[in-house]
Amino acid sequence: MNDFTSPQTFPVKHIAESTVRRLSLYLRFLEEFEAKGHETISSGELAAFGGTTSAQVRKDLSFFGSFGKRGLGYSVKDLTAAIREILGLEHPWSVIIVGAGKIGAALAQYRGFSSRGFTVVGVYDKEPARVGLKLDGLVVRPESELERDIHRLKPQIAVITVPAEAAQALVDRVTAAGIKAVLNFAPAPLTVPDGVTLRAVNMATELEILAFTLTNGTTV
Amino acid sequence: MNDFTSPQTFPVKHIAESTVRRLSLYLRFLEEFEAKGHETISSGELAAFGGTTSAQVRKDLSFFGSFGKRGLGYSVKDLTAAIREILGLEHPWSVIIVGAGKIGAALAQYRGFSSRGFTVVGVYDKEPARVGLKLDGLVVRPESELERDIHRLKPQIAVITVPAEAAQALVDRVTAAGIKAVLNFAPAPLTVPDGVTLRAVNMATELEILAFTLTNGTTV
DNA sequence: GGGGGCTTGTGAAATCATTCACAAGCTACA
DNA sequence: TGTAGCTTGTGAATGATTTCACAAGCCCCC
Repeated sequence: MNDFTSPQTFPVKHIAESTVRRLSLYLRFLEEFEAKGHETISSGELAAFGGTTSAQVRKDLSFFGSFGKRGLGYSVKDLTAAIREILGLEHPWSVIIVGAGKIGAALAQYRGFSSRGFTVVGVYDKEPARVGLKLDGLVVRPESELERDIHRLKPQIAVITVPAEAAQALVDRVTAAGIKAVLNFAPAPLTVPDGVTLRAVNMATELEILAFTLTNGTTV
Repeated sequence: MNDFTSPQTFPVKHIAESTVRRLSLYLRFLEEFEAKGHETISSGELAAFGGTTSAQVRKDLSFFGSFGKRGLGYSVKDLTAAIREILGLEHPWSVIIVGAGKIGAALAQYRGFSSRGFTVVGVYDKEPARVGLKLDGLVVRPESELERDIHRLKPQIAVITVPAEAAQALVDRVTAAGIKAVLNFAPAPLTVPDGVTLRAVNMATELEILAFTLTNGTTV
């Protein structure tokens, strides 16, 4: 029972990361579906896109409420709104990128972020040669300004794209200054204080999982 | 019992992706450990690095054999070699990058790949303006050469970094030409023929998982 | 208004992954 | 040679996630 008349909170015990990851996927498909002008979608259709099963889709959603109509499926518009709210995308997030090397610069200019409500409010580098570079309207700023800017702009998320050996020190600085979530692209294990969320993306690991699968048959 | 005297095959039923991902991490820590001159390492030390437990480390390894000495731990050198062999890193892999935009160019120049046995043998783009660009010794080639080059150079892995709407057509082309594994950076769901492995990396999803955690408390 | 054909939402069952707990085995040293 | 102190390797237990299966509910049409 869910009438969408008021902002809801989703009283959550513990949600598996796999569920959250799939919700993010569903959201992407829903947006495509909406662009095509479809009004409703069934769990089976959503599952077909995402390579999962209709039961999985329904179970994922059931942790947060019931959003469909039996016999009919889901309103594309309403389900989109519901998932956006579940994921916390109803208000925009501010992101800083620490490290203006190849990856940092690529991310700073990546359209996929801004289109989903993540606004890059600062890009930082230690190298004087990179400070002042223009990346898509943003100017690379010196790392020494990090603390001041975090206090001023209050970004919630920091993306770390510096070399492995510099990563921990910078994470310490940005979390001390108030950053609450870190997305780490540096190939180094990082630790963060309690209350700060950390995720890591490691390109080499992704290729190594492919290598394992190629080597050991289709057994992942 | 495992004497490393002959190339082994690891007679594997089904290994969880989480296990393979951790093995890749362990490998990174082992290399650091080796660089520091340590000769042996215990499952507990390895676990401390990776934010897991000693039992998990031992269980992960136990799927492939026994590599340690009771009472002593693991020889850093031998375990490194064993994991490299498990992951299939004992011989080099050839990679092509399809799409020489920001992300593609960044990946083409990323040191982390070559240092782990992944050699980028070609970068491709459709845009005449990008064809001919030099990326770290590689010259961007026209997409029309894809099939010819795949037949000639026999790369096993393709990294897809083109816009979402172009991705499926290119995956169809490279898999038809013989590519056996695809790493997809395009924010689009792709399908591949049987026998081809597909993995996806989606930056927006990673940020959305962070947003969920920030919104819903520390419940992932 | 009633029946047929769908599709959701959800407990229960099955599968999969992690953690526990301990015997077995190694080294060091008396 | 025997004992103490570690650490591995691994079945068994626990915990988490996915799949199953079906009652409940909705729409359409007769």
